[in-house]
Amino acid sequence: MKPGKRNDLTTADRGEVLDTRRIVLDVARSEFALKGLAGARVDEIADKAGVNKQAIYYHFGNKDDLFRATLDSCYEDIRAQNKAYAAAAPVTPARNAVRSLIEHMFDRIEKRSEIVQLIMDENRYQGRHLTNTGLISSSDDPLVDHLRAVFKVGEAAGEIASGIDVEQFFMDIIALCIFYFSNIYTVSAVMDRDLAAPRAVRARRRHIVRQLMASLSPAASADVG
Amino acid sequence: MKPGKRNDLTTADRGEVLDTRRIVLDVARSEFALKGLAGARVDEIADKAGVNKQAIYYHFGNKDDLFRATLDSCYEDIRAQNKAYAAAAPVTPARNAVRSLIEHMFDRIEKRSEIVQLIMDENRYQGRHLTNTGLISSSDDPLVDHLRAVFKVGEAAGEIASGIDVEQFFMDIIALCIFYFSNIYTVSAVMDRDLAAPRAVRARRRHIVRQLMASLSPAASADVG
Amino acid sequence: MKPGKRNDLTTADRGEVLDTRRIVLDVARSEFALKGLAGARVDEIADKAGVNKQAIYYHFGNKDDLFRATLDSCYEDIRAQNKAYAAAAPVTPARNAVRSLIEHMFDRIEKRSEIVQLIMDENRYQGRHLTNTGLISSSDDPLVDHLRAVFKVGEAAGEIASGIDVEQFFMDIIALCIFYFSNIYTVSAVMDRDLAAPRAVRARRRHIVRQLMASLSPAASADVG
Amino acid sequence: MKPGKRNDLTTADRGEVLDTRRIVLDVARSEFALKGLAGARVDEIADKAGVNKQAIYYHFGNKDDLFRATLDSCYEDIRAQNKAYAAAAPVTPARNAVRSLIEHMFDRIEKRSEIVQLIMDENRYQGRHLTNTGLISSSDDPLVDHLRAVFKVGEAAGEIASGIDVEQFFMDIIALCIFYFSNIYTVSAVMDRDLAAPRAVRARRRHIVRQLMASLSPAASADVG
DNA sequence: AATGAATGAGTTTTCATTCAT
DNA sequence: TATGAATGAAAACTCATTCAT
Repeated sequence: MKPGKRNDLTTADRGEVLDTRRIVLDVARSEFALKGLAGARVDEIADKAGVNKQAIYYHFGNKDDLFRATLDSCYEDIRAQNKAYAAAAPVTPARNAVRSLIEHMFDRIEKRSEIVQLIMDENRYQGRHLTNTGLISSSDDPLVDHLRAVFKVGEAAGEIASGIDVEQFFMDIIALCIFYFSNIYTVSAVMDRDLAAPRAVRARRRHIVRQLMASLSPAASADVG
Repeated sequence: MKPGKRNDLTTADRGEVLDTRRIVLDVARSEFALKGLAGARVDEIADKAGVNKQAIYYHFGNKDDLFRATLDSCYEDIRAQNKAYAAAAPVTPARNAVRSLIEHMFDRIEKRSEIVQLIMDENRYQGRHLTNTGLISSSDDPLVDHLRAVFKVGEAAGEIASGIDVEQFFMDIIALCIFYFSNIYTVSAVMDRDLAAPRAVRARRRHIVRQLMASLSPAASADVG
Repeated sequence: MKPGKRNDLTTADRGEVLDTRRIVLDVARSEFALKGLAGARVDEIADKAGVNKQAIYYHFGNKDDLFRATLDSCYEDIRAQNKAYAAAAPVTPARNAVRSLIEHMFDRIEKRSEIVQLIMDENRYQGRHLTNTGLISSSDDPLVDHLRAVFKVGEAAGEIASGIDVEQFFMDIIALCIFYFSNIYTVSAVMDRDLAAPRAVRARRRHIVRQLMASLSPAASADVG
Repeated sequence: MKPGKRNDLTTADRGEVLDTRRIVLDVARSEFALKGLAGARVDEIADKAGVNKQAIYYHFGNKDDLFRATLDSCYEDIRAQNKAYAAAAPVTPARNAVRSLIEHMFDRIEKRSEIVQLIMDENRYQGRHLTNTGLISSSDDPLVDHLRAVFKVGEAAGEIASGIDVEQFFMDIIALCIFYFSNIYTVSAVMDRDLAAPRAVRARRRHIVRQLMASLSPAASADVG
């Protein structure tokens, strides 16, 4: 009578069930992103999803598990997008490939900042809601693999400095892109500027690309010594 | 009935009054940092501060205003630290000066991540709790000013590429340093590594310094085209 | 999540639901009448009604809305009683009809002074809790209509002075009856008599009837000039 | 160290003390009138009076005693006004004297409805805050005495029906005048008219005078039989 | 699975009153 | 007396969760 998760239904109304789960997860994602795990309300999620509150408990168990499932679905989305990008993106010319990836990440994060918010909130709980299901180890991550291939080519061609740690560089991309959007209000206030304005966003995008590309330059690398 | 702030007392018991406010703010800072505005409990803050709960309402009005005051005190701290650093740090040699600043910011954020957590949470509320009191516009910010001076010298000496936007570069520093610590749990999980381990932290610190320094190289800048 | 009112249930448990609302309203009526909106306690109402406090919030929203609903139910009762009286009362002979009405109002108010107390308290809040639902405009009021008919007959028969404003006269009845019961303690003190004593009540009733009837006399009216 | 009341000071600052008491009582009167004993706030009274909250406790003991003192001062005012009116008003011609008294009461109550509100609230507490100090027994009441004299004259002159109970008639005046102002919001709502509008007030005043005068007519009295 | 109602433990806030100087 | 600070009890309201149908 109280099933934890449920992706194995075979009954006729499976369609509806999946719909309920899906719509609740969608609403939960935006609510949790907006207000955090502590600030979001089960009542409100139920209302906005147009389902009875009890349905949430039936399908997800409790609030924490709903958060878990929501996080999971975020990671699934991320993985799917990463895979899709890696499958389509050319590896060469190397510098172009890197630049494309940076721009893609920036744009993706700008568009889907909900996911970022949600994941950032999870850090408050020290990763307690992370499941094995949703995670990909970076070794498997299609984007890191892609970048690794690109770097290999680029280093060989002398376009990219050798010795740069791919995972660290990937984190640089993520960090620079995420930070801008997740701290836009406080930084705007401190800087007394509207960082959400389209031209400010474009300027930041341009800068991040240039910054990251410059750091890959073989000449620069020698300079750092 | 409701005292705003109070830095003009001259009576003997000034110590106690300030103590109450101060200790509450200290506790509030760590509680809000740890659990967020929504997750923190006024009761718990009062308990941990060893004061009567009503004392919090007497001194700060309500939970939101307490959060406001706490944010304020964070910004004051930041300002004070920035000012102190800028006053003491040499401008030349330029590359050393930049490197020092980066390392300083990394270390500061590692040590005082509470403040960062608090400010990041405020973005959830769209800057609603920011007061004019606590803020510094970046034009006045001692660190940005310092960096500006360093860049000027560095550009003249041909050590730093010209045309780099100081504020954007400053944001790069902040972004790279903050991201690592504020997302350490989820990134650790995704990467299947313990990013909190001392050697991982050291490695990241080294990388960030190298990354940022490389991006300043005049040679690299030419490379970006 | 928050059910407004609910008079359309068809399920078997309708009884219970209505019971909860009904019993809460009953208790609320006497508590609010006794202590006023400000003085009544939600906790106490819940206790006396034998329901969980949250049930009150579930059904009524908040204390103010509970007061609103209570007021509403009072006005419904009044309307029902007015309608019942008007339906049964003969219009003629006119003076008898008026006398009956006065006595009925006096007796009703003596018996149901709760309602009066409640409505009087609402004046403190400037009618803020009045809803359209509960109200009857006096033009529709069965008692005023009845009185109008009686006056018409009475005037034609020369038993009642012509030119007397029916609504004003109706207010006279209400005022005289209500004042006695709602100010019984202070007036008793000032007069150093016990106005609540049965014989005092009877004397007042007799006086009010005589007073009002006298004022209707055609002869008296001429006297006023 | 905690004096109950205090009207026997002989120190130099007696002036100030009386001022404090006076201003607190004034503010308390309007606050209690507006919000009732339960709804008024000691904090707010202190604030509006511009005195320290503790001063209220020093001078009046507690909230209930403050209410008591406020009630007291209201009754003192009433007595003073009654005495002044009775001293100045002519007894004859009788009907004019009655009419004047009615109009005076109506106008007084319209102007000083605060006092009425306060006293009406006290009925909620069953006269528990009434002190002997503030009260006058009706036998002493200058207005009732005055009215008694007027009736005597009027009866002798055949202008006023004999056998009318003076105290009952006095209550009629009070009831009709007070009811209008103390129930103006709810009655306005029920009647769908604005009873606070100047012309409505004037109409009511005119009606009340006529109503009461008519009831005194010897001819009418015979009619009542 | 869906729904309305219920519930108990919390959570913020209020308020009269007292303390200490 | 005057004042800022403190305090504990209570009050309104919230919220995750469960019940019963």
